Amino acid sequence: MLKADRTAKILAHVTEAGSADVHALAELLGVSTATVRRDLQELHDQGLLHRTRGGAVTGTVNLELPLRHRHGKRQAEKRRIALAAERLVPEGAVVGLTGGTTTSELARVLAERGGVTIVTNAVNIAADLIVRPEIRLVVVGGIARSASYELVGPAAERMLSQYHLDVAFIGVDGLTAGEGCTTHDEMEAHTDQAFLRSASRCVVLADSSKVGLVTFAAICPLTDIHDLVTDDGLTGAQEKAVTGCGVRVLRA
Amino acid sequence: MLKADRTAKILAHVTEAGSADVHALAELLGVSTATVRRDLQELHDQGLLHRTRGGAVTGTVNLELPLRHRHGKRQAEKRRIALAAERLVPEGAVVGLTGGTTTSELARVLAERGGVTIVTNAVNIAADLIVRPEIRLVVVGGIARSASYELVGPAAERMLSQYHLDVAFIGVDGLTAGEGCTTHDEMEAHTDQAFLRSASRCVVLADSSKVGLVTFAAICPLTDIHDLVTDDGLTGAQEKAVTGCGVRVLRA
DNA sequence: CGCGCGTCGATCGAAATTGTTCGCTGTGCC
DNA sequence: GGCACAGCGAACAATTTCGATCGACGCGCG
Repeated sequence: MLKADRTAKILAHVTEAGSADVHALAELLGVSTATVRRDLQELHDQGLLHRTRGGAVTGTVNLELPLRHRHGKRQAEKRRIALAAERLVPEGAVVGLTGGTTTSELARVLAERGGVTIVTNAVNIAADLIVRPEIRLVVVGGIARSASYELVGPAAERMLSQYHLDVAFIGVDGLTAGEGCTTHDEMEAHTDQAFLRSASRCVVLADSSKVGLVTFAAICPLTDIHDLVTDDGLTGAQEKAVTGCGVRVLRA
Repeated sequence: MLKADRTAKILAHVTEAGSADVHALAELLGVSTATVRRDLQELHDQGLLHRTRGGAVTGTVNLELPLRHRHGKRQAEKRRIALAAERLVPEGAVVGLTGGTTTSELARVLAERGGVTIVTNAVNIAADLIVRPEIRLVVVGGIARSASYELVGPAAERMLSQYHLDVAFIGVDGLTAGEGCTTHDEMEAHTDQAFLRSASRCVVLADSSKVGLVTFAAICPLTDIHDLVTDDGLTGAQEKAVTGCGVRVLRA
């Protein structure tokens, strides 16, 4: 039996019955439980079903997006950056979050703390947070970009212009003293600008590998930024260049 | 038995009877009272029921279950309804989808077909579809409702008013000839209205258990609806009442 | 033939779940 | 108030399941 056939059968079985357990599937398909587990893992990663202990349930409402970049080795650093950034958020604040792995991590940290309002254009953050009634969540609409899980475009910017954010956290792909903050996509950059315009305080989240890089689309000059939260991989020269633009640097 | 199944059964039992005691649940499910207690604790933490000494009672009058507990035996019917509804969507159409399990199923069907633009206010649908670059996805922003995974409020309605939809699919909680379409939440109903206003064609998706029910908030009279897609569980009298309002009935 | 590649089954330690037992607390009854 | 008792939470042990790793097998290719 081909692997593709098997996974298709598993999926059919799960969606039909609403759930299935590992042993029954193994027997049904004539393979070992280890194989079933691997298949379920794979289907779960693709968001096609939801894995539970002992089996799986229908994935019709699976909110866990596989963030492809999430399992990178910088994960621990991003978490530390998020924990440092969280200290910039006062109780009851309205917080803006753009898309990105680091901002997603910050969203999780804030969700555990609770007591804030989060405004975001990132679908994965929205999916993460919507199950938490203890935080207020506002999602900025727009056209979906599958590459970054973000909602962008004029609608998003119009909607953002109607809100006031106490602090906006921006994830960037590149950051230099000369070119300022840059990202890979122009629409994204434009929507990020709308976040900055609506916010009293602008904070950039970027691990140290981004510093010194210039990517395609410009978001803003460094002088528009109040704080940069990063890890401790910055060289002295890099830090000096950034602080020279009036940006406060926070090391996680 | 999977844990997810067990908690779903507990919830079903409690909401059906209004209350339940630990021993009865333990016997019914074939597990120990300790396990039932732990499950009840968990459900209570999620605010899905109210724990009492000796058992549990329904948390609120108008209980609306989170979607993750609704994957039930009606799953197959929802899928059939979705497949029937898909035939109403011409190639290249702009399709509006509100929240709900049936509309989510339709979203999956449309995603596999591709070639359409989907406008939705449901976060779970957005999360499902954003990984599919072959369809255009527009998410309507707004305030997040964790009970239904929908984005609602004035921002959502303003944004919808700027779009034109070829066909809008609405998921409802109740449908009668007298009261029209109804749902559990007023904000949701209001946002649903915005979908209807923007659409050339209005289609309601509802399995037959919804027909004849009236819930809290009115969406629209039946005369505003062009089609109803449902399963084959409708009585003749029910169908006649619906068609009498000028609604075409499609059975999956 | 040898080799790399992907897949499968088996094994083992780690983690989660469950049932049991134990005090402790709340409730009803005298 | 005191008592009996059911229900509760916590701790513990037994079982199940998971994840990672290893070796085996089939297959294509040079």
